[in-house]
Amino acid sequence: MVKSDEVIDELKKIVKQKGLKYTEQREIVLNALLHADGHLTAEEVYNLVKTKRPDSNIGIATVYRALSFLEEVNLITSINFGIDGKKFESNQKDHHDHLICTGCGKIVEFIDDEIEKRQDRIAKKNKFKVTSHSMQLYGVCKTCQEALN
Amino acid sequence: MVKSDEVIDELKKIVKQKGLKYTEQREIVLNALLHADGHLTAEEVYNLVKTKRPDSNIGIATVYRALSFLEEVNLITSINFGIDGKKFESNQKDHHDHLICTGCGKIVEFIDDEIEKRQDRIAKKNKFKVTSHSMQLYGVCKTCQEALN
DNA sequence: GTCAATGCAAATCGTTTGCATGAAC
DNA sequence: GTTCATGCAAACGATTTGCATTGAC
Repeated sequence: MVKSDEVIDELKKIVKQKGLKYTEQREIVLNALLHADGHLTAEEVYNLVKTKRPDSNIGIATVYRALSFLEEVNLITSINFGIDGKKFESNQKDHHDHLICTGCGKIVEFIDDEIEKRQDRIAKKNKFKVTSHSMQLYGVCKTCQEALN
Repeated sequence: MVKSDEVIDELKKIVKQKGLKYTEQREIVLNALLHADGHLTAEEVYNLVKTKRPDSNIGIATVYRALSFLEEVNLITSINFGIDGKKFESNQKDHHDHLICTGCGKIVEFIDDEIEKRQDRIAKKNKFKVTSHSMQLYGVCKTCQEALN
């Protein structure tokens, strides 16, 4: 069984446990994020779904509702990049931060254990119980630097 | 001369140098951020100005235009907190990051040199020329933790 | 059959723009 | 007097909501 199927099963379980209904639309939206392996805006998810499943006739409002729901139950995460507005990604991957090119919008993911450790220490020092964090480095990637010459 | 006056002078200088006009409105907006010593949304700046200077009759569009301008000339900075949308703060203070309480919205500022250094290293490794970064830790502050009991 | 979820269109929110007027230089 | 900045209202894009209908259980 591939990993994305496991996530779908997880969704089924959550929905059942909450006494809600399992719908094709929620599955489609989650699936889109699982396979896009990128960071998508609500609109991008909507368009992707429209092309991949032209028969499904899903509405933009449903996409928004599904995204909120999936974030609420922790299957996906949203990040507010300064550019392009709010984006979503599946929680399948491990936690990571982002390097964002302000030229072409390219996003590089990275993780640094030392930074993570220091973040925890800072939170502890301030008596915060940290739930999440978000870190973005903005800059110009190599390709865009060269293009500027 | 207090520090906020120096910033106002800086604004005058920039405006003159660019051949633009020095207006009361731009000064009022900058002043609001200088004295608020917090992080304000455009709307909050607008309301603050409205109450502090009921005679000034400033429009919300002007507030937005002033904020963009001030950010462009580096007198203020905007940050996209996941909560409450885009907020602005004056650049008088040194660079810092934010600890945000998701309970009460309290914001604690902090700076960690080691994290800054590692960020630079990560950027270099990925051949990015970093222009700025933004880092937020979300959590629950001590007061809110206690209130939950 | 019941109740939650959907699709659609209208409403709302934050932000931007066009344009005639007013203020800085 | 020229040009930029303003105020207002209209426009805009992203997101949310109300409501009648559909579909999961």
